[in-house]
Amino acid sequence: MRHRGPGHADEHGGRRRPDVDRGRHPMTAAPAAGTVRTRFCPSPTGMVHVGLIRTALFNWAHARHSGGAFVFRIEDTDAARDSEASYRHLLDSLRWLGLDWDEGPEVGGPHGPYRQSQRHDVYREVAAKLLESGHAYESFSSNEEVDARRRAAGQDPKLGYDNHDRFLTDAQKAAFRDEGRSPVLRLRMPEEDLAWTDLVRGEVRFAAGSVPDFVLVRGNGAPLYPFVNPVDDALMQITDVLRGEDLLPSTPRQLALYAALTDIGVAAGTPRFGHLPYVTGEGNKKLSKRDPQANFDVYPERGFLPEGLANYLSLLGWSIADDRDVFSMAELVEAFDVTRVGVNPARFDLKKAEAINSTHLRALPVAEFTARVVPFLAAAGLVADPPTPEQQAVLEAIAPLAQERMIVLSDAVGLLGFLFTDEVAIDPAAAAKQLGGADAAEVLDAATRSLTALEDWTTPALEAALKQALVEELGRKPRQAFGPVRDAVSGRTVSPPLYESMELLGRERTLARLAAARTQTGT
RNA sequence: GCCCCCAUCGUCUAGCGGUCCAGGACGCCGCCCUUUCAAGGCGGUAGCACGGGUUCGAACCCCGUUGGGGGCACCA
Repeated sequence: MRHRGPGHADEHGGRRRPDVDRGRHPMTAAPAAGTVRTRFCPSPTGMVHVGLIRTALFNWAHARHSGGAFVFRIEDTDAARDSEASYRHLLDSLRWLGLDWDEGPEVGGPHGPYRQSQRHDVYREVAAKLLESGHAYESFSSNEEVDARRRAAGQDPKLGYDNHDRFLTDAQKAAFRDEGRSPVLRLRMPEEDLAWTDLVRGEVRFAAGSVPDFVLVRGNGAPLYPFVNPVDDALMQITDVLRGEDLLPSTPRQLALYAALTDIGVAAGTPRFGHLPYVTGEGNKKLSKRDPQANFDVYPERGFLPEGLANYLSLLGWSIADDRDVFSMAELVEAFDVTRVGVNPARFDLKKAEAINSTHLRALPVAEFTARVVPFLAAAGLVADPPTPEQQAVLEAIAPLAQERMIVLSDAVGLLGFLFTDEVAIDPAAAAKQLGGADAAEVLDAATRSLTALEDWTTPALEAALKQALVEELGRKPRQAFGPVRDAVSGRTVSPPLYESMELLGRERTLARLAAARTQTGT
């Protein structure tokens, strides 16, 4: 079947670039620049899911790549579950990731309001037109009655509504009303196959008759998601709908609704659809709400970089090149092509997300890195925000050395904390590993003697003195020599380079820590 | 039960009928660098689910099997 509309591929010759045919589904290649309109339309309920943000990211990238518009709409039709906090949180999350919208909450636009809770008049009006034109009809059957009819016909009640009320007479309707029943509004589904060329999957087809007439408006007058979502998309002139694979089975209904909306002049045509693969967790199950990795909040909180997380998220179902997977937001926009999004589910791999993030972290200019780390150190009570001049000096000195051994910004708390507080608790595992035996006591004693006598408290001098005392005189291997000292000074087995750290820390504090660690050794 | 989607290293992927005894990345393992941990460099490990076609030729096209996932509300 044909779908006409602002976005139909046939109108655009099926090629984005005349010289290169790169798309997986060239028949659905994007139209000319400036005409694409995508949208992101979450419900403000509960936590923000990483899969949801990935959907937002792809819609955004597609719009930006095409020079089109990205529309943000809030689907808050479920008053019982929606919350203002969740709404705010959604906006914050998108902004944190670096996604901006051309139309939507706090931005406005010509097709507002952009919150469905403020659009009830629109839905009422469209529903009335649908009823009047005969595309929709009033249905009085209760679920129990539908089930009973299915069973009586020897059918599985799972088949759902049986289109029983399609041709009720006015008298019949009046009789139901006299019983006190209020009808739901159902869309009359067409008697033909419903198919479309999916932007990511190619042609998808549902056989005629496999989808029953569905409910548009509840008996109490409340419009439902399968109705309001396409109505708003039509009114907001959305051309490209990128959404989760879970919504794929509902597409035939939307196609039928679009045909009706187009017929009554509400829609200008049917948008293109692209169904994005799931983001899965352990065991290939859709990443569930209970999975800690599914909660988007944990990434900003742990100190992922927005550009690092966005980079990783866009790798879930898409790739920029066969030999590269680290790129900037600008490069994502430049290269993103929906038709090259993969079809199979992608497992969220925290290790890889961290690896990608750490690459971005190391690529940061030092001043930028320092600025981004401060809020994490401040939240841990290690520095003031803004830092005092002394703190700032230490930070700037240590930043280049810390930067290359961190994965997320919050790592700075553990890695650099020892420079900003004297309440350094030695990590128990580190203590067990490095301070366990008599060897450690000897090493610490030798280090203490050597450093107490040291006149020039600088990195080169510290290095020379410690090597002399521990490696030369004590005959320790470097690993055994410096392990306990590092642990004493920083409280950890991994720290910024030792001599530089000691220089920054100063003689007194360094010696105090060696002494404190000495009491924890075996002898 | 019905409908739909999917199937390349452990994981994310490249692959669009010959250039693939399948390339990259993460992970893992080893070596090098560093008389310090980490980082970095170098190398290694491991995969086209199975069976039939089509074709001179198939990871790639078709059919089937198996396996995985999702959807079937007066929720969104």
